[in-house]
Amino acid sequence: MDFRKVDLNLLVALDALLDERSVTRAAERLAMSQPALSNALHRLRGLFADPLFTRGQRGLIPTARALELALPIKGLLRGADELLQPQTFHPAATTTEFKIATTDYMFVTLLVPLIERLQSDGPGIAVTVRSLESPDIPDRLARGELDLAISIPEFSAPHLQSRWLYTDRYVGAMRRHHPLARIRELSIADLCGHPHTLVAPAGGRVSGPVDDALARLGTKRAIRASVPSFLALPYLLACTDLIAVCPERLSRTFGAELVVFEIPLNIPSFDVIAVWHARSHNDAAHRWLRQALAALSSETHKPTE
DNA sequence: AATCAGCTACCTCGAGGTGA
DNA sequence: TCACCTCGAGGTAGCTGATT
Repeated sequence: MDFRKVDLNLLVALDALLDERSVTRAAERLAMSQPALSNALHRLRGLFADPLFTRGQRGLIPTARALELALPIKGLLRGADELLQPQTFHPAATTTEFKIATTDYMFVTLLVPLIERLQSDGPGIAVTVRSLESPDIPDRLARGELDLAISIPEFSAPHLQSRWLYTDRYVGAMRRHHPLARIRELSIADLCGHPHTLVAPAGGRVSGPVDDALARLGTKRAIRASVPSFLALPYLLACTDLIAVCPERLSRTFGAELVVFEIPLNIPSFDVIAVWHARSHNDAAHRWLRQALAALSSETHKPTE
């Protein structure tokens, strides 16, 4: 079939002619002139190699071939209409996979609630989580190997789209029976007088914003354990007298074995953002995912500043 | 209802120019 | 060399008005 010869508007014209059985009325319905629709009928006759209609006393009489075409054409036009409607996404009726790169901390604060939500709202949707430490995340977003990255603004690039999700700040955490646990307001001396644990990426520097703030005050802390994952903190803190400074939102997931406290340091808060490539900016499924993450962020997080 | 003439608007295609 | 843009020629569709 040579589809170059097929004009969808011709099928619309045939549909109207079959309904109206009159060139004049069909032309009015299609907001065309009567000669133009007559011309369209001429082309339809060529396309289907059939007269399609013969003239009767009151309008047109369809041929057997025209009657045979009536139902298939209605179905075809309904399908074309659905195809041209704005794209929508129904999570409950969709089977798909979202590939998201993030850190273990943001996995706990955002993706665990997302996956929990999907159990009821999108049972056919799978989430595959990748490490954010891979160096080619922007390229993988561009190639479609990743749908989204959840990170801090410094990670974003000019050619990527981004959306703010929430702002977090640093707090301290220690076990309930820690020697400092009964002190209401810790001093710098209290903080530096006890050993710490720190989350640092493999191969990265073994210090963080806490150490930078302490250095500005002319002091420092003793780091006794450096671990590569925030997920290790609750286990480590529960069985040692180590202190950890971590994002407040993460600290809310700690159990009753740990206590969370204000730190006597002025450390800037930080933003968490979603990052994606322009190729998926208008995709309905991607839009739904970004909206869901933003909603989860605002539902469970109150900005502290 | 169908067809024709004359007109306009739009689209496709190929040629040619330009810049990285 | 390639991608992209502009321009003109030719084809097609739809219009009005007149006619069969």
